[in-house]
Amino acid sequence: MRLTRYFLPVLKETPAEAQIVSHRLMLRAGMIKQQAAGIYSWLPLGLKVLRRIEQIVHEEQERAGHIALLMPTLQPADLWRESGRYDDYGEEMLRITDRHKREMLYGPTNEEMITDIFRSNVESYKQLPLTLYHIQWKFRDEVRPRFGVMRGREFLMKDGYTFDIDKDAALHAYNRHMVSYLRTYERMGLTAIPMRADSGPIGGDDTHEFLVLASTGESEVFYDAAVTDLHLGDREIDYADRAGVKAVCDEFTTLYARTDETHDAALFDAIPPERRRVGRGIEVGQIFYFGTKYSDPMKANVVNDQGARVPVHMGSHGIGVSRLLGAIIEASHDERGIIWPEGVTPFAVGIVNLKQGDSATDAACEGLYAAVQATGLEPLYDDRDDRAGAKFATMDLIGLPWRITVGPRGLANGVVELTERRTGVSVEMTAEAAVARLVEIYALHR
RNA sequence: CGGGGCGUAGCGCAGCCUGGUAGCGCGACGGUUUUGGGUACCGUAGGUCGUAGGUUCGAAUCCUAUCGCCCCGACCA
Repeated sequence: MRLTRYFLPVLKETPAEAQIVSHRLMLRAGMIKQQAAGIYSWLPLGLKVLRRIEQIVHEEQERAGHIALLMPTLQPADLWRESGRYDDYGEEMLRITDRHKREMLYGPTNEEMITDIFRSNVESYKQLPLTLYHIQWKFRDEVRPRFGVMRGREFLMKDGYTFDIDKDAALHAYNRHMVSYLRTYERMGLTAIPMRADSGPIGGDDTHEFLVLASTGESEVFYDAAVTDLHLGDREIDYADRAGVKAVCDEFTTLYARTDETHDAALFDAIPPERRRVGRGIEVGQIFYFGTKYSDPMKANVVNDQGARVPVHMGSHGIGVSRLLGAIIEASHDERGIIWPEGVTPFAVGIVNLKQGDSATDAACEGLYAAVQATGLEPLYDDRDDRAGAKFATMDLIGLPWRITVGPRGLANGVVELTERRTGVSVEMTAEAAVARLVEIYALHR
């Protein structure tokens, strides 16, 4: 993409309403525009990152054997009356009446609807296990939306639902989700720690939240410092291997890590003092096993191998997709702007032309632009007729992890400059070498 | 929902107390200049001062109502 052809309304000054750094940077980088309290338009740069995150979520869900579908944002109230939640959910549910006076609602979650889909189509244990998920906009009429996309009223969420014949099988689905989520967050450059949590209005006994450590997080967290050293890395996971998957879960959940909801001071005090940590975290996902809480009242039964009709065991699993943008920025930025991890960056590399209009420099940039595109990576070429300082400031603000700087001074020696956003370290090399280096770097993030 | 604050140009703000027909910086646009970290200068465009009533000869300014937004708390992916 050429910057002169793009729509990137960056702001030099910080809008007054933004308090936390991710919100400020998303506004300044031209990623979002607020339309009402907790409701945002996604401008091109923001949408690109949102799509990157969605893509990673989809890939990891498919890898774990989960199947995508898409449910509507609007749902009939009657479905929610069956589970009893139409009354229980309260003011957070946005209720709508259509022209025929039918009661509808903008879905805050989809347990009822997925259970309806399941009971209409699945009759036998032989069709289990089954995991269906979608990535769809949700609406929760928060009393006090704030912090940009971190606590919006409209938000994009991946929610998945598991159907199993018994508790053992359902717990394997739970564990499978935990591992797939760990992989998902790692690909986004995040360390998200699974913490034992409270179930809230979804209901259920077994539940973990995934928290990204950040001082601006809304949850207080207590943990053993050693958990931050745990990483999946590139190890092979066989999602069908119950014992293997459980072993990974045990590895990540044995050390103490809890939110204030479930904090146990006695257990915390048992941690060696030098490893005790109290901090704040951003919740970016939660997994639940809730048994037959919905299948019972909604009569989602299957025939088991004894010929008996039994309610299916369910779980639900969510990732806050739009919130993740805020979480990633909170975890990865500096005083100049965002620093995107390679896994989610909107463009692979920024090309800065230091002397727009100079024929040799322009030609070198054009050649580089084409060469990067030919590798399948997407460059953002700053071809504006502007000062170097302005171009660097824009690149730093929007946070592309790599930048290639092209100017007459370097070209005289046959080199361009490859700069890493995170460290600021620049290395001079030929244009060909810079492209080759980028290919190498991004090969690690596929 | 309790408490607090704010709505004036695209963004950041001043003017309001003490009524007299709106201003600054940044940005945008046109030029000149400059060219390896937000350059400098000249010029141009852009605002029924959130909205509705009221008081007044006259309201951004005073009064009333209303809408919206932000912050703290309680609540929450």
